[in-house]
Amino acid sequence: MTLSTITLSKAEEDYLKSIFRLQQETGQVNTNAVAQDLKTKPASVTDMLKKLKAKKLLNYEPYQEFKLSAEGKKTALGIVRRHRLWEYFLVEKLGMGWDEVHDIAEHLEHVSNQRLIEKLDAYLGYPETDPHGDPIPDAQGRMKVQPRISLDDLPPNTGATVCSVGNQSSGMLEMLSHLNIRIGTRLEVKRRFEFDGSAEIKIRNKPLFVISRVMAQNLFVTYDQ
Amino acid sequence: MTLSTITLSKAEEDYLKSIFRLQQETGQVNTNAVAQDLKTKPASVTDMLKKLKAKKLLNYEPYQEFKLSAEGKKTALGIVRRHRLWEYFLVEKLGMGWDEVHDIAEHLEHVSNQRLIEKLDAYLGYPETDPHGDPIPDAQGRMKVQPRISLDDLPPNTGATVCSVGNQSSGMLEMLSHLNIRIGTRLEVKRRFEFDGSAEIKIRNKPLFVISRVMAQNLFVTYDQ
DNA sequence: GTTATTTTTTAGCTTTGTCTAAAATATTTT
DNA sequence: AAAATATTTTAGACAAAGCTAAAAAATAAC
Repeated sequence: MTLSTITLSKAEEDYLKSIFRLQQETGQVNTNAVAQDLKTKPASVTDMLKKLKAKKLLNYEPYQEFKLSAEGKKTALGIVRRHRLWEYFLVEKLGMGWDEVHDIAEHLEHVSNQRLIEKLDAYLGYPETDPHGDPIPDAQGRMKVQPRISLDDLPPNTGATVCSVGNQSSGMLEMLSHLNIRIGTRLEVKRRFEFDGSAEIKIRNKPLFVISRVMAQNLFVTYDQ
Repeated sequence: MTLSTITLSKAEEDYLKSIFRLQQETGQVNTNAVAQDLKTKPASVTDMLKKLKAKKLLNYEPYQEFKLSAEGKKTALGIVRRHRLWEYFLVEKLGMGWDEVHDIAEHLEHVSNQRLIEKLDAYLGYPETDPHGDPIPDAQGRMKVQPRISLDDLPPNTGATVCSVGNQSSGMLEMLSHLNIRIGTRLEVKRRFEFDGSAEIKIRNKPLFVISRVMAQNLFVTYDQ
């Protein structure tokens, strides 16, 4: 077990986090994807890839796709943990809105004091997911990955529970609150319209209503039971 | 009223804070003092002085002592405000110790989101002082400066209340807690020993006890009434 | 009122992280 | 399989913030 706790710069942490997220979707990651994600240039990414490789956080060979080493993944999970704990704090304790907490957490996540994060976690009551429904890794870097599916892919007449939202903009927040949908809401798709992919949704004790395909694509659910 | 909200680097903020603190003691500040305070070299300080002058945060002319401009002072007070609010949070909400919160707040203070700080302030109940008894500037940058005196300078048999502590080390914390002294404790000096400057202290309903001169120099009080 | 000492600044170099432009390598197309 | 296209890397520059060593200015000492 490597408790080396080497200090990483903000930039290094941002790259780790980006690569981690991208590789969760696609297994392997390439230079361009990272550059796009971090709004920087491929040349800058290459430089950083070499640094991360030198620090044994990344498995990388020139001109090939890459992924984090075990050590790098663990470090990235630590950053994700800090980010999501702070988001939880900002929403649940300070009463801030979904749309504004991400950018702030983006800064707070780089304050990496072990004791602080443990105390914060305890103070928050060891939450399992952040306000958007994304799982919070525990102190050992273990993260529950519940199998989730986009509402756009949910078969009709199948009970499901909203577990997370993809788009975290204020527009999305506003709309969800208007529709009375939040993390944990149980619903099912009653029918789907060929024309534009809209879905008709049923929530218990509520009248039927329709949401757009874009909306459905950004709502993730788990099957009930 | 300048609401320009130019973004400052961590380094710039650290310099502002240092100069602010130093000038509170001596009115004007010189290059060496800042270098010593920030554990850096005078040449580096000179570079930064020029940057701060260019940003109109500092009144500075080569080879002369300097001080913050009105704008610079206001900015510095904002940083102090953030630092002390976070310290309050860490101690009062997360239950951390005096000795460990300063370094953490040193990082958190650089997360400068207006809304965040207002929400945090409200959440904490608009505290007036941090855990060490130092006043917290309000949102307008106003800071109460109560006239305080070192316990070493307090005349004997004069009622006084502990309002802040100079040294914030864990040793100091441990000792204060052992002696049952905290911010707000009322006491008086019964006598002072010529030999080593020790002072004999009386707290109501407690037996007399002696503290060292070093201790007394790091305890600040306000006169009662 | 020179000389000596201290303080401050300048000049030039280093590191981190970014960029642009050009070269090298991969991949696709035909 | 050769040409065209896309991706990635290298090379060289730049800005921020630091450093060392040397020069300049201010202060102190005689």
